[in-house]
Amino acid sequence: VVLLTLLHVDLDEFIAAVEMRRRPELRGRPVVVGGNGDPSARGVVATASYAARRFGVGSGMPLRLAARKCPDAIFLPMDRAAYETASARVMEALRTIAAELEVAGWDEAFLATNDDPRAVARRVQDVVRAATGLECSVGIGDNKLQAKTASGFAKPAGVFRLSGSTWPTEMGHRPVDHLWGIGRKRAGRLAELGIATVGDLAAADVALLERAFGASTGRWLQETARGEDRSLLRSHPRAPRSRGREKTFQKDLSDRAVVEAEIVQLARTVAEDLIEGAAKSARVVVKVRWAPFFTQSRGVTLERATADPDDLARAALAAFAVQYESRPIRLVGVRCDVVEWNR
DNA sequence: TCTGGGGTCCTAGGACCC
DNA sequence: TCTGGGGTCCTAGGACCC
Repeated sequence: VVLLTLLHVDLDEFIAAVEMRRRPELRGRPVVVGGNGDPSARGVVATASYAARRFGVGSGMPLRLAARKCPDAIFLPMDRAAYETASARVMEALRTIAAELEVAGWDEAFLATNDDPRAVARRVQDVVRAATGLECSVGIGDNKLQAKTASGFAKPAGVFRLSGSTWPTEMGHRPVDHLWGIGRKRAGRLAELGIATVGDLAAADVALLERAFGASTGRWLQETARGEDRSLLRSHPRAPRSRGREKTFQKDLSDRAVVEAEIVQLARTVAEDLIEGAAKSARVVVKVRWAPFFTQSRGVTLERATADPDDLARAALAAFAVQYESRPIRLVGVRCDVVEWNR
């Protein structure tokens, strides 16, 4: 029996690091990347450099708020192409160490090893640094959950190991929202049940959790709190389940025709994405976010799967029409379920 | 809240069927 | 009309992640 150990590789301040790599004069300075780079526009922080984080700036924060917390920060627009290129180089470097690699985002990957995991982790850091000039942190665990959690403790540029035996001491006293998959809402509901820490959740009555969260999620919450995770490394990229585009307007729109023109544009772009992947869709869902911030969605099901831009645009307009009201609109989105995916 | 854009998975409730 | 019970499918929305 070969017992594999899992490693989770997480690039440090990835997007900000890519920007600082091409503009070395920004090193050590507060750098905030997000939106179109205008801190007075609608948008949120994608990544803040460590220097910016010391001012309380973090991912997901509105750019306007980030600018207030750190007026001297350098604000930069998102440059997806640059991050995709850098990410591809990182993954390529990781594949020289482990053929079986699960890419979990631009800046994350899981790999398995039966060698000494700490030695492999150091090698990962050396290889990534040599290939890209970027730093990463590596978490080691008996499963993906433990490895992923451990990489958070490894930052910056470190290595940290969790196991079934150290999990309770390392995690038991922490608030439940430190667990992967528990955000503000679930933490709030758990608090109502008197469950505040990971240890509380690990020891909770599972029937109570199942009643409050549903059978599947309830059980999963408890397993997660106990550091248990049977999910496998997924080294083959999965075909996308859906493709979509959405757009937040810099100013709320009240003119129906203008909104419809935006929807047609989004639907046509989604159609291009589908065609590029040799995919088709038979369901088109239009999301509308009404001012100030109420989100709604309605879909239409097509008789046949298609990637035809005109058909998808027409379907999107129909899905918009059934929910249209004469009120200001902040965002519209078009998403297509993928029913076929060739190649 | 000043709250992006790309996704995934899960749940609740209604429709429908036997 | 005083209106069963269980299964499945579909849709909308919730919650979360990077």
